[in-house]
Amino acid sequence: MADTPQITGKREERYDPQPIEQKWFARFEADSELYRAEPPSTDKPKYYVLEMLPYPSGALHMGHVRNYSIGDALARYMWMKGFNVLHPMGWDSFGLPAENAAIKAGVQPREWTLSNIAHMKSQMKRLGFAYDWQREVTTCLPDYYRWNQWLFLKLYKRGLAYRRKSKVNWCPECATVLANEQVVKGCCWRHETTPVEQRELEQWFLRITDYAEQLLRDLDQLSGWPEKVRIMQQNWIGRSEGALVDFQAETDKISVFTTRVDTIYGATSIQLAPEHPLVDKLVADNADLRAQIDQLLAEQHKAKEVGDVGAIEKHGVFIGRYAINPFNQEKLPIWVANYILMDYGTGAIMSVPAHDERDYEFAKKYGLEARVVVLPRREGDTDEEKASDATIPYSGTDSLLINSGEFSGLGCHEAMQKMAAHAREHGFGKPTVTYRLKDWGISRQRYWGTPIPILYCERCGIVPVAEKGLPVRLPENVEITLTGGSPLGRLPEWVNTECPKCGGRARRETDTMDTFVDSSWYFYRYADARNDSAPFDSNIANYWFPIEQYIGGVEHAILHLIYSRFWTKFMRDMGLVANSEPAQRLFTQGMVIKDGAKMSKNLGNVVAPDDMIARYGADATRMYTLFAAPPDRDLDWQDAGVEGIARFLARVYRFVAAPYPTATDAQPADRAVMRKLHNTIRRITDD
RNA sequence: GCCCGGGUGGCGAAACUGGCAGACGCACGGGACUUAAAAUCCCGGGCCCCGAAAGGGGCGUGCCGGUUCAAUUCCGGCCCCGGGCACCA
Repeated sequence: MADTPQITGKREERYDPQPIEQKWFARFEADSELYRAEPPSTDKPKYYVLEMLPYPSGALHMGHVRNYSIGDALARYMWMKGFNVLHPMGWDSFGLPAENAAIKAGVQPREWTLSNIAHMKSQMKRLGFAYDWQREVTTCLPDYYRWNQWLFLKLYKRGLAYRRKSKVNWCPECATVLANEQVVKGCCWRHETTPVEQRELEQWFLRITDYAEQLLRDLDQLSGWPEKVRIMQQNWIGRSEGALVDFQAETDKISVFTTRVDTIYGATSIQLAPEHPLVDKLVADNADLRAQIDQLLAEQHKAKEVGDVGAIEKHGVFIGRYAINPFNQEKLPIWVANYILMDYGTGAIMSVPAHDERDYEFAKKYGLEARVVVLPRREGDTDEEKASDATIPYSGTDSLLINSGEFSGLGCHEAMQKMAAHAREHGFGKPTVTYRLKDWGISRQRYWGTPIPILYCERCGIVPVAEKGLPVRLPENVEITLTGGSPLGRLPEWVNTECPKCGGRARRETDTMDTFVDSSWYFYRYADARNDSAPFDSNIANYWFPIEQYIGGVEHAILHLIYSRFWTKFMRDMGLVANSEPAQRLFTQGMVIKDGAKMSKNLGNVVAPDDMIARYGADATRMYTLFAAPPDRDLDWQDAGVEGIARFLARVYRFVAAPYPTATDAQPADRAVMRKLHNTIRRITDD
């Protein structure tokens, strides 16, 4: 370190972050232009850096500080590199906690939310984050949610929004619907001894499954996303290739989905989900069977509520009916079983005990035959040898078929293709693809959300609100209670309206939208946030998109990041944007951990940013969150670490700021300082 | 059960393409300055053994094995921690 300059500061200056930070805070406040993104006409290359917007829960936590410090460092760096940087911030401000606060503290959700926003915004400013506040987006305000409604109408028009009956969690005590997160061990989170019921309600859905294939395929383009996230999405979409095969049950057809049509000669029964639509008909004349099936259904629901579907003990009943295997005309008994899911495939399976572990377990219990039709392919074995030590259940596919009529002797993969084709030729099936991804149910029987802009007319049925009727405003000063269903439903003056088509009596939809709708496209609004004639101008959006760098927690890897990818593709298809993916690069930062656990109020291991700022200053707090661990890994919080960073900053201050109070003072500085400076710039740039 | 991460000093960690393991920082210890303390500056350090010292030797990146002149890095098998999905037919 021969060239390390001596510290030449003569003044006994102590580094006191408070006045320094106050000075800059005042400067930012006084100059609203400071961090404004320039309009698309600029010559500079553009750079859109985005951090996931927070829910205004009341105060920032260290996870926020970490997330926004990463984004802020990047944004400032790109500014200094001469880019036209867009670095906005907003509030994901609809949602349940506001209603809970209303019930608990008697505050209106709107007031509660807006005052939280004000506080958190002031915290962000105190932390010195460089946001373009001119573009602030607050999702709970009509100037934003009207475009939720507008986009919903577009979805509806394109057939991507539809209504159907669906199961919801219903607490009979609260007389309201619960979100999945509010169901604790099968009971209401408020009424811990009241079992949650499954009720069928008419719900709005978005046809995200229409985009399943694209959402899956385009993951390949997202090379700037963590592989972990891409894999999680891939699993979530859950593409399975297989075949549909129809089994004739007297006058009814039972359609079965299988990924192993090559094992169909080994099928020894048909299994239906308890909720399968044919079940009612097939057991209509048998009250005893009906009761047993209801029992199976109850077991299934219970398991689902407890969240331990995998551990349920397999039960089933033979319903005294048979279906014909179209490949060999064999008569197979029809069972109803508690492990068959209605919401995957067709809700019906062919049971092949010799080649499926679950089927084997079930068959063993009820004495059903396990017939071997696939043999492992092994070098040098004779068929007899293979057959003799075939261990069942065997589910490998590097194998040969036996006892399978004309398909015997084929390899599994070849057999799958030939047999699916055979089924299609003879009209009793076809090759098919199934996804685990389901359509997105967006109805919430809640007050604090975007009203769904739909009317129900006594004569015309479902009538969308006309665009000029937007926004459908959320009424204010509504009494929020637990009982009596959706608060909106109790406002006759709001609910009752006129049908725009026929002028007759109509009722408003009283459900509101899932808040994930709000966050599916908010980042487009930033591009043109004050537009009051469209959600945004397409030309402006096309300049700013795709986002160069998106930063947020990995907990959003699936829901938010799939919904927003879907939403982008929908907007592309309606000509609103040109890009197919919202964000080129995604960075998922690690959690902030303290004493081995995620910081949470319950555990009492929360470190409040305000305390850290008061003690060490915003710079030390921010720098610590950046420095204490690699940004994509969990950060183990240690107060001593912040102290160390504060000392480091004090050293920098003495070294630079005290000897050279202004930039021009640095000019005559000895060569060693400049040398070191440029070395450092080079190294940091390379890193 | 399946799929991802991760496991290196007291701690957070680094090591980019197989080439001096532990950069940088925290904490700690010793020293300087000081009436004193704080602050600051300098020095030290993986573990074990030999040596008064200078110095020398051995071991060491979760565990077991392999490839290689050389392995934190590559290969095979296993253990532990974190996360995601889960009767998905």
